[in-house]
Amino acid sequence: MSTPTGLQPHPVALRTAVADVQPSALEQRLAQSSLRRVEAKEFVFAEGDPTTHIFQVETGAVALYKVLCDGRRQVVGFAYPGDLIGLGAEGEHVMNAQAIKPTRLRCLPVASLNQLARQDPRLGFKLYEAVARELAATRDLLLTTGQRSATERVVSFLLAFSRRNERSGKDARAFDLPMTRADIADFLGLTIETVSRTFTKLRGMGLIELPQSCTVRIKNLAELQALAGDTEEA
Amino acid sequence: MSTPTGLQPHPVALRTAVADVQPSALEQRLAQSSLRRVEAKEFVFAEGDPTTHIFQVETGAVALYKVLCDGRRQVVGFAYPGDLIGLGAEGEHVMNAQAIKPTRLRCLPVASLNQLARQDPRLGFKLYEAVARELAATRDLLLTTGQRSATERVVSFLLAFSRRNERSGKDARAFDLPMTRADIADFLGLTIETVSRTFTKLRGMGLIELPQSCTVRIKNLAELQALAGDTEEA
DNA sequence: CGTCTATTTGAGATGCGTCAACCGTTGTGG
DNA sequence: CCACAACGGTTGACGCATCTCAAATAGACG
Repeated sequence: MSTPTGLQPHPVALRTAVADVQPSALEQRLAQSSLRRVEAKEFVFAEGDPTTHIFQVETGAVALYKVLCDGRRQVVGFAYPGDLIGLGAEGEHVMNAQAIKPTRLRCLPVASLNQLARQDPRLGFKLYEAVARELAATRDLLLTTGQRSATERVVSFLLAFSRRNERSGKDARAFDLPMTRADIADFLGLTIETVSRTFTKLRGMGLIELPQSCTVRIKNLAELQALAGDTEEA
Repeated sequence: MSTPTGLQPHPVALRTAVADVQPSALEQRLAQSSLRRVEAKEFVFAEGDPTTHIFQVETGAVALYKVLCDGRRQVVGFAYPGDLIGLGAEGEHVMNAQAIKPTRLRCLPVASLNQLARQDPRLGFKLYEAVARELAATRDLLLTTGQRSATERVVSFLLAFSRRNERSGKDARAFDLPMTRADIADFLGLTIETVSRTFTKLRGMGLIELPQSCTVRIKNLAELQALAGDTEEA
């Protein structure tokens, strides 16, 4: 959402606006909600599950994806600490949410959430904003998968991750990717091999380093940004 | 949204639930709002425009798209009668909305809408649902552009249009596409030529007829559905 | 140490993009 | 009324970016 650019893999960042003084009903509800731990590869929920809860990621990371009947998979987003998942599903979940590392989640019963939303207009508006942010992120990803080349997609992905890291007060230049090459491939609409080759190519160009396969160091940010075809619009 | 399938090109269908008795604040507001007419190719709004209004399509059709600095374009959705456009943009519009045929629009000042949303919890919740629907549609499109072949994309597109037509009480088997091949191509992440060739191929297979380039007759629905790779999930 | 999974790398195939020509329709002006 | 330009659509030939298939390597774990 923030930048007019690239892909924003965080489905819902429900940070309260800085102007917020008193805790909202949602935050109160979150604070007293129950906690759940899931291991890597464990499902938070699956397509078709009744939508009894929505969740906020406390620690860890979750992949959100849809699958076609023949097994092809599209990852539509990754959820990181602070992000809400499961919003906007009426009755049944319409996708799968699978932890990609050990994860702690706050659980919110949707029934009580709906009830609260009916009473507190601020909460309804907050939900609206949260989903609107997620929509903006999904559209950016759509632009990426629909129009960009393999290199541009991978670079956009790395830059988006870097920005997210920076926003949450961490290092924009060095980070560990929690997801596998397969997750990245299914997110960007590429194959594992193409993602791997692209990483190798970027390393060969001296733009990044890969101390381990999941660790990325950005060596030349400016040139990466140039490669992203990043700046939308004229 | 409705079907768990294919792509749903309508950004926001703000139909009230059947259970709704009294007109909501939003509907009242819509009824008394001002009307605007735009010609084909005219902009409803452009990226960067201040978000002073959101719009509901009364008649006609609108293409919603983002463009990269080098001109590549991604159509993220088409808006048809009943659909709301411009939701979820804080301050400035983040995409372009361009009429693809002569169109009538209801205009809603966002200021008064936000004000209403603060008072009426039902309105906030309605906005939330509207954006959630749009999000679901965008995710389906993402699945299509990210994972499906050219033929599957075009067939998904035709089937989605057919379903929409049927839902609005029109013919599911024969319809006129309001958009150009270029619009379809930029929507599906293909080129004009590939879209055209795919139409020709489907005609050659006897699955559709094309009396004019913009008129489609579905001859063999079952086989088209089989071609779509349509049914998501196992 | 051996197994299993993730990743990398290579070689070859192909689906779609690119470039270019052509066609049909529409609108315009001489 | 016709010539012509402009535009959208179709078709063909060719190239290439990415996919597919396959094998080697590297970690992770028991």
